[in-house]
Amino acid sequence: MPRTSRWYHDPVRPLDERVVSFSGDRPRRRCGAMSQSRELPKAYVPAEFEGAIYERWLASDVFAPDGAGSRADHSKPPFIIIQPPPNITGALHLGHALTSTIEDVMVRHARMTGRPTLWLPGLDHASIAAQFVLDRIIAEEGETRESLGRERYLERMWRFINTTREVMLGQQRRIGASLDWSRLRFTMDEGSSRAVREAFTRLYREGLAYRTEALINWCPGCRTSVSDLEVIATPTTGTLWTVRYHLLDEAGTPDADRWISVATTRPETILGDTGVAIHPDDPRCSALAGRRVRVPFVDRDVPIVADDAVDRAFGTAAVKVTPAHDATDLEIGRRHGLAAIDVMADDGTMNANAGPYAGLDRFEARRRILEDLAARADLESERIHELVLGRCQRSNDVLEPRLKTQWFVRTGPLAAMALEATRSGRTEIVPARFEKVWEHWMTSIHDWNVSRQLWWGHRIPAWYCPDGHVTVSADPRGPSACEACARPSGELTQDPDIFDTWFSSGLWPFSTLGWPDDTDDLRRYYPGTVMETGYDIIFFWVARMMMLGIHLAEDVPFRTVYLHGLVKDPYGQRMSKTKGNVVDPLEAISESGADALRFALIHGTSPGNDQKFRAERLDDGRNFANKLWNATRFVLGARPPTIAPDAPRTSPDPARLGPAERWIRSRASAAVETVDRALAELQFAEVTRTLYEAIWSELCDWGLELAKVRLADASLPVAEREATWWTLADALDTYLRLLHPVMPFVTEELWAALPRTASDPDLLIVADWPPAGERDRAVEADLDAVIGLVGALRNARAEGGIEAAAWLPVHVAVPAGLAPTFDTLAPAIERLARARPLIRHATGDALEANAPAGLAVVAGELEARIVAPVDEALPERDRARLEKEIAEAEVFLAAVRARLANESFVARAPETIVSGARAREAELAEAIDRLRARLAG
RNA sequence: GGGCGGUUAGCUCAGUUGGUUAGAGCACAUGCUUGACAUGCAUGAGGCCACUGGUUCGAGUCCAGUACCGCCCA
Repeated sequence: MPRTSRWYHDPVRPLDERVVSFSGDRPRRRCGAMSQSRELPKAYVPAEFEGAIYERWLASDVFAPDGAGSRADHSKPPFIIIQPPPNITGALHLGHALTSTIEDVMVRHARMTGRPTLWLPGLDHASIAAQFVLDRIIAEEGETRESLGRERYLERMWRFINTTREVMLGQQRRIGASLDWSRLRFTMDEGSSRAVREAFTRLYREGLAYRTEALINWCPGCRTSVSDLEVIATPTTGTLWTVRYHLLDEAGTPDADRWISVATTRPETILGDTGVAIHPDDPRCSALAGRRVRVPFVDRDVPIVADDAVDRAFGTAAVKVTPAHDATDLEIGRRHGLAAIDVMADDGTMNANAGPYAGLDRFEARRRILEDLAARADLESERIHELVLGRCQRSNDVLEPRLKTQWFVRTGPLAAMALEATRSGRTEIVPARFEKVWEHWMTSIHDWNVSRQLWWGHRIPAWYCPDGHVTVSADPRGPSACEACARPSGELTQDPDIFDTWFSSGLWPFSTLGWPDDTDDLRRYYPGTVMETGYDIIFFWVARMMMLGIHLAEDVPFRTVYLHGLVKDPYGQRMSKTKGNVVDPLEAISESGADALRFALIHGTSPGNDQKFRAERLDDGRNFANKLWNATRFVLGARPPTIAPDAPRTSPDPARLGPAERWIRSRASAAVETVDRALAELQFAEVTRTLYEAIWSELCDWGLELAKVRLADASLPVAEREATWWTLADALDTYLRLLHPVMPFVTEELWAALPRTASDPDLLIVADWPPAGERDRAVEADLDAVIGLVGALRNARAEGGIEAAAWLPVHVAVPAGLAPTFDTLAPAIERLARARPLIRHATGDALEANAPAGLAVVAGELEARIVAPVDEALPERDRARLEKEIAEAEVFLAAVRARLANESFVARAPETIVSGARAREAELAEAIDRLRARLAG
């Protein structure tokens, strides 16, 4: 396997400089994976370690499925994502950051499960976009494409992309993308070029690529044709002019008094008119069809034809026919044998066919023609007219439909195969609703114009001999002779055009793996597993890859198409440089850390839906990382001295676990289950939600707090304290593994500080994904009760206005079933509820009889009383709180009773629901009784 | 014109196959330098689930329609 990146075509930079290295922050200290006892700094400062972590991953060669540090199990199915290559001249924006992060989450998860995992990075040459950028740059140097010439222009382009490339790659490293840099590809690599030549040659031989004269979308600004997809339909308020075409008499002289009026929005195309059409059902038809009219200014005599393509509701119900500049007109022209006359030059000026207007810009020509028509009284009227203009996606110029001889790919058979693949489920689109969009597009697709009159890209491998024969050859040296007439290569000229960028993109899933050669990589890693991209480019990327992949590589290019939404600004606007509302990912990383950015992006994403992104979201991620950081710091600091700092991690002895420990373990198992399911369903936000809740609200808020007491309790056997500590270390270990795909840096850094087992690797990135452990429902229920009790006690204190620091005696009535748990956790409950002493009673009556007056507390089955100091305000506040609680409970009780009073409900609802309602009724009634009793007492 | 999505707390969003009292983060209020964390802790307030009708014992959830917002295609 070659382990260097391939930039064979790069004439400027020698290969040895192309080694990938992290260009972000230099490590300030060694990453501490080896020193388990070292202390973590108090605060989470991601800039301190993110760079060093990435360097370690690189140095350990863990990104590649066959890297030295890979722990892939090659008996498992591989997981493959071929990165949709970003434009090499662009800067990465939040959309790219989202793409990279989502893909990295999938890839890191797959890698941890032991699957051979390939995430192949690439960059796209983006011909038209790159030329657009470079043209502006050289313009500032006083140069143009033409002044430089093709050769020097391309050299300039290579120099230019050598700078932008590093920026692009560096940004992906900063965000933590675990791409296999050893397989980095560029669409202008020799490998890709060869694939393009080979693919085109095959398509040509099979009749799926053909050259013909057809109407194409011409951009005068970019001076190239563009595909239908690059046409932006732009609703515009324009003008509809009505123009008189004078009828010719028998002698062939225009009659000054007899004319036919036609409506047009593009008067400059008058010069290319070769006919006038009316509908066959038009009453004028019998009188006019077959007559001839004179086209103004060019003095061309053209026929009036009857054609049912004419829209009788539009304008004057008669249309001028300009076959070279309009799709409908071309069809009419073909039906009636009308000539097609191109009146425009490539730069948007009028050509020699435009007669007196030759050389003028198209819009200037329009203005002059209107003036001249008015002057000769042939401009009958003008009115405001709403129309849809096709504009160039790149330059925003108004596009001109023009007749050109160009290369096309026949999409019909290819689209049919692509459709079959999604219909049969060989490729699944997520979310499924995009299948409709896909179907619609694939069924209404036109042949694909692949010729571009640009320089930066793959030259079309077609040669023409002086007799006009075409020879297509995949040989980089070109054909040796004309295929038809055997003229030697010296007499052949190559097509000057290049391919649409998306042609090489369409081959990307397999050209990157060595196609057309039968390479190991191609056999192993085709088809890919997931294609992950924004829904806005489903047609550009997904469609082309599917069509070409199925046909040329003989299988779908990927099993799943995952489409994410757009990252928009806080007002729901698309981010764009001109609007000035972009969030720069690198700035975000510098301020909050790559993990915070990743967390924010993942937290806000759901399949196919846009997200509004505001910078404050980054705080959530950073705070969460800080929480995790400090939780780890606590655990490290709380290690019982009987456990050696470098002791290998062991699972705690189950016999030594208390309810809190069993609860922590059970909740960690629950998290594994949920995260597994979320990842399987590609619900990435669910992963962050689950872990945020599990780590913050469960482990930190309760698990660590409960454990603190036990760890500090010198009266307990050492083995129990050790078991508690190992429970925490174990849980943290699990959570770090689960969180690693989303927040790889901080988890890697923290994991390095925690104890590992003998079979664990040095790096979390290649550690095993945690298996889901056992759930303990009984202990989860018990802890819910305890947590509920502490919450109720705290609430009563706060509402009762008790000083926060005060320790007060608390009496609790605990049902027998819960008593053992309660007793074990009593020291922790004391601390968390500031209850001292904490006295347990067997029943509510015992509590009633023995506890002094105070604040009454009811928490589910548990009943308690806080013995508060006598204060005149206290009883009143307590009474208000109890009354409020009673009122709330009564609302719920009434609702439950109403439901149970409904005979249909009892008869028809499932038994579990009905019995649940009955239990609920009893519970509420009892709680209200207790509360009432407290109120009375 | 056709298609798709959205509408749930002030803001950003969750809400599994319909089933107890609709949740979270941020923001807000009150109180806390409690030996991991003030990038924090505790407690609280805040909701006609856009609207109308239907199906059902039961609808934020399913169906039909309406309104508004957004996107795609022509």
